[in-house]
Order: sequence, then structure tokens, then C-alpha cells
Amino acid sequence: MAQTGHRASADAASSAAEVGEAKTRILLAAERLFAEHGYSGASLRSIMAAAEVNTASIHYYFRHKEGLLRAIFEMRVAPMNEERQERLAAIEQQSGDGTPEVDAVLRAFIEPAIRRTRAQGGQAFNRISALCSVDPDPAVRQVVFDSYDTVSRHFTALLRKACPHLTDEEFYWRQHCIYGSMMYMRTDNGRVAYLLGDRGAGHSDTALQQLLVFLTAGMKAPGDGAVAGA
Amino acid sequence: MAQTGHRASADAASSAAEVGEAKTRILLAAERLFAEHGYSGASLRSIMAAAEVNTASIHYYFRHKEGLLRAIFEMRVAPMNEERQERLAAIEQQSGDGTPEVDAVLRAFIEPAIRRTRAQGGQAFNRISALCSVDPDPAVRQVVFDSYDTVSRHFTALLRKACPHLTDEEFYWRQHCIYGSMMYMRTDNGRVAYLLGDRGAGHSDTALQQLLVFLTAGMKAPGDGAVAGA
DNA sequence: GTCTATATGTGGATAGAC
DNA sequence: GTCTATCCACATATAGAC
Repeated sequence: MAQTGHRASADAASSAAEVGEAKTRILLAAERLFAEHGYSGASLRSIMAAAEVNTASIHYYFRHKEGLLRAIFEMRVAPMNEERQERLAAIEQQSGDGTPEVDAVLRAFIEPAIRRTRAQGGQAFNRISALCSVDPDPAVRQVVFDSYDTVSRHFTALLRKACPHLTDEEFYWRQHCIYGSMMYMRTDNGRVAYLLGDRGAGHSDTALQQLLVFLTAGMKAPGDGAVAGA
Repeated sequence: MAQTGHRASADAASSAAEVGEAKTRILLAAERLFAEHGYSGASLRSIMAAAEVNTASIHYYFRHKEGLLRAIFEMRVAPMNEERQERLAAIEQQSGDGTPEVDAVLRAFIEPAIRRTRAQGGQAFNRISALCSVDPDPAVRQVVFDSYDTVSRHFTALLRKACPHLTDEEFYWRQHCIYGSMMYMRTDNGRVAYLLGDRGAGHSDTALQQLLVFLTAGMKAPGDGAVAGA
């Protein structure tokens, strides 16, 4: 009830089921509408109507539209990134100077991003994240970059160590396949799960499983150097 | 010079280097700006300014913004789809009742889409196509759907025959990886090549090569049925 | 066919009363 | 902190003269 002065944090979602203070209602409504129509496609007016707040409140709490988007990202990405970092660090420590397992590195990075079915906004955010990651608007790209860059670098460095059979250029392009596959999976998965609610849980598991199998095989495939080995 | 009454066709790009009649200038300017800022991010005003035409001409030639987008798609996709269909049909005929090669089917579908470096608008369109394929706007999705659906179905059917080791659900999700990888590759590839001009040709070849290696490995990876074979 | 001027709608953001 | 009323920029689209 109190603490409206605090910035948007991870517990915003958990307290959502309760009475719903204005700020939380705005965040959840925005998340839903951004997922449905994209960032630029969802107007502040439609968000205000869905959240049942007045015209000025969004600017009061979030300054501007971009601030609202950023708040949503901070709310959702923080716990995801924590989990990713922990798991990546564990792999790093375990493998020492050797080459880590491709499969494990991919799973550590991807699973926390895909498996977000609880707190019903989680799946909607999957779709937002996917859409924003290819949005041409520099402001949007900046939000995405700020949210993911640190962990992504960590992931990339570790995955690179796991793929000594690839040249830098080969690795570069294959990484595109990883991000693209994740991105596409999240748009659809987000849409499906949004429509199906909790019934989408089974779908989500299969999707994750197939994604990991696919990407692992793709990264392990020999480069130009090795001809038929591996 | 004449034939301004004809609808936008494949030769619009080739005659672009000439004097440049208004309609062609609009098409090329729109292609460039849609690629740069996305469909909804590029205003008709900015397009008119770039094409050096007046406010009314776009509506005169294309009725509305969506008509302009559709004209661009028709101009670029028609030849691409022809090539795809030919190559898919060739594989189909060659393999008869047997199972076609995964590698060949993927290449037939993907190569015509990625290798579009000539007619400098080709790469810009790659990016437009990628962006629009995940655009939440129903009108945009309709344009994309109308352009690609027929050939996509053909491709899917043939690829399905090439993957008897997968269940329908496994196949469904792995297809997401294909479309996602293509999509992401095309956004970047389109951006890079747009900035680099013809110097991006080498990049384009490597990108295509790695994409095919990656996707082939991913699709060939055994499903749940087969455990360690292949 | 080509242009200028403008209609009409909607967006984000603010001022200022309560 | 909360609300109403409004500003202003910019979008698509059209009317109608030349």
C-alpha cells in the first residue's frame, strides 16, 4: 500500500493480485498492451484506459512513455539476469580452463528467458522483449541494450570458449541464429501463452526443449576448418 | 518513360537508375526509409521529401501507406518466389516418393531470400521483410502473409517429408528456429549491407553459408524417438 | 497528371485547480 | 497526490485549383 515512492521492482508483479495500486495497474496494463500491439502501437491513452487511471498519472509515475517501457524491463529482467549470471558463473567455475559444454551454456542463458510462465505477465513480457529487440527506434534499442548487454557479453564469452572449432566470423553469424531463434520463439510463445493462460505451460516446455536441441546441434556443427570430425 | 498506368512490377528497380519517374522514386525512397525506421516509423512525409514529390502523389499512385508497402513487396517478392518455387519443384521431382535432402530443401528456400545484393534496394528489402514479419499491426501481417504464404506452404510440406525423424510438434517448433534465424539474419544483413553497399557481398556469402550449416544441423538432430542415432 | 492548401484524427506531454 | 482541460506536434488523407 505504502512505498509508492520506490522505483518499480520485482515484487510489483506479486502484489498485483491484490488491491492494485495505480502504479502497478499501469505497469501490468502497459505490459499487456505492449505485448499485443508493440511499443509504438500501444498508445498511452489506451494504457490509461485499461489501467483505469487518468491522463496525467503515467507521466507522474514514469515521466514519459519510454520511462514506462524501461520500468517494465527493469521489473522483469532483473530476476532473469540474476538467474542467468548464477548459472553461467557455475559453469565457468566448473569448467575451469577447459572448454565448457555447449549444451550447458545455452541452457543457462535460454531457460531463464523462456520459462517465465508464472506471474501471468511473464509471458507477455517475453513477447515485448522479442519485439523490442528488433525495433528500429533507437530509444527502444537502448532500453533493450541496457537490460541485456552485461549478461549477454558474459554468455558470449563463455559460449565462445565452448566453440573452439569455429572461426570468429563463423561464430558471429551462428550467434545470430541463436538470437533469432530465441526471438522468434518468444514472440510466438508469448502470444500462444497469453491466449492460453496456464494451459500454455506444456507448450512452453516442448518449445524450450526443441530450441535447445536445435541450437546445440547448430553450434556444434563443424566449421570450415574441421571437415567431417566432431 | 511511358506506362505509368501499369502496376509496380519487377522492372521498376532496373529502370530506377535512369531519369527516375515519380512512381519509381517513391518506391525506392520508401524502401530505403522503411528499412531504416520500420513501416510505422517512416512517415509518408519523410518519404515524399526523400523522393522529391509532393504531398498528394503517393496517394495518387498507391492510395494509402499500406498500398505503398504492398507495392514494394510485390516488386521484390515476385521474382524471389519464382526462383524458390522452381528450385523446390526440382527437388520434389528428383526425390520422387523418397525423402528429400534437408540441406537441399533449406537451400532452395533460403538462398533466394538472402542473396539479393544486386539492385541496391534488394538488401534494404531484406530488412523490411524481416521487420514486417514480426510487426504486430494486422495490416502489415496481411501483406507479409499474402506475399509468402503459398511458397511457405510448399516449403514446409517438402521439409516435413525430409524430416521423418521428428514428431509434428518437434517439427513445428524447429521451424520457428528456421524462420527466426532467417529473420534475424536478414535484419542485420540488411542493415550491414545497406551501410556497406557492394562491399557487403562477402559478408552476405558467409552469412548464408553459416545459416545453412546451422539450420541443417538443427533440423537433422534426432528427436525424442531416436536416441543417439544419425 | 501535378501541385497547394487543408481537413481530420491521434499521439505524447503539461498547466494548474483541487 | 489526483484529476480535468488543453496544448502542440505530427500523422494520414483529401479537396479542389491549375
